[in-house]
Amino acid sequence: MPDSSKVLEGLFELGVLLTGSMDAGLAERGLTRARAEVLWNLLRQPGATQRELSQALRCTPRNVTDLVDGLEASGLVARGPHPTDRRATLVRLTRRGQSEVARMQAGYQSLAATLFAEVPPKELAAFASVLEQVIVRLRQSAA
Amino acid sequence: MPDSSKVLEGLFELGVLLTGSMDAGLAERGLTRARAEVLWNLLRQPGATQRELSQALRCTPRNVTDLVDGLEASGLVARGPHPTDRRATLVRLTRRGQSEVARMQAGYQSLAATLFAEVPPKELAAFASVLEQVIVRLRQSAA
DNA sequence: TATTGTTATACTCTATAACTATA
DNA sequence: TATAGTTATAGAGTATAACAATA
Repeated sequence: MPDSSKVLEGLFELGVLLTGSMDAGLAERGLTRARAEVLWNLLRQPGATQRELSQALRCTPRNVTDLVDGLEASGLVARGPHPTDRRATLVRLTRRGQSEVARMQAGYQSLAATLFAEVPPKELAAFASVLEQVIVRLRQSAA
Repeated sequence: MPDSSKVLEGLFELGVLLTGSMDAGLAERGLTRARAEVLWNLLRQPGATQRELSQALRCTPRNVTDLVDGLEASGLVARGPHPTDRRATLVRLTRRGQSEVARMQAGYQSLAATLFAEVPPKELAAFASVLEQVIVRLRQSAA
C-alpha cells in the first residue's frame, strides 16, 4: 500500500514539470500562461465578453483588461462592440490567434501521446478513473 | 481505451485545483507559494546559501534576494554569515519558520488522506505506478 | 578571473477601490 | 440602482545587466 502523501507529492511534482514544460513552449512563442488561457477560453467561447472571460478565468475584470490589452497588441485577439449592450466588449480570436491556438492544441496532443506512449490502455484507463475520483473529491472539499 | 489528451487534460485540471487549494491555505497565513517553497527547501537544506536556494528553486539569485527579504521581514527565516566564505549568506528557519513548515506538512498530509480516502490500496498503487512512469517520461523529454 | 549577493530597471500577473458610460 | 470596463494604485514574482566584495 503506497503512502498517500507520497502520491500527492508525485502529483505536485508532475504539476511542476507539466507547467514548466508548457511555459517554456509558450515563452518561445512570446506567450505567457495567463494569456494562453485567454486564447484557450476564446476557442470554447468565441466572441465572449470580458466579463464572461473574467468568470471563466476566475480573475477580476481588471485583470482581463490587461490580458486582452497584451493579446490585442500582439495581434492575437481583437475587441469589438457588443451588438445590443454598448457597455460590453466582445473579444474574438484573430486569424493569427486562431492559428496560435491550433498550434497549442497540436503541442498538447503531442505531449499527451509522448507521456502515455508506454502505458498499456488498461492501466491508463485505471489511472484516468482514479484521477477522475480525486478531482471530484477535491472539488467537493473546495466547495 | 481512454483518450490520452483527455487524461492529460485531467492532470492539468487537478493541478489547477491543487495549487488553488494550496494557495488559499497559504494566503490565510500570509504566505505565497514562492515563499512557501523557500521554507520547504530550507527543511531539506538547513542553512543553505542563497546560491543553493536559487539552484534548488530554479530561479535567479536576484529572485532569491527578494524572497528571503520578505520571509526575513515576516520573521520566518534569518540570514547569517557563512563560516568560511564571506561572500555567501546562510539562510535558516527561525523557530516561527519551523512551526510554519510543520503546519504546512500537517495540512499536506491531511489533504492527501482526504483525497485518496476512498481509493482502494490496489488502485492507488497502480495509480502511483503510472504517475511515476509519466514523471520519468516527462523528465526525459525535458532534458 | 570567477563567484556571491546586491542595486537598478523592467515586465507580467494579480488585487481593491473609485469612476465613466450604459442598462 | 446595477452592470461593463477602465483608470489609479499597489504588491508580488520573475528576469537581465551592471556592480561591489570576496575567493
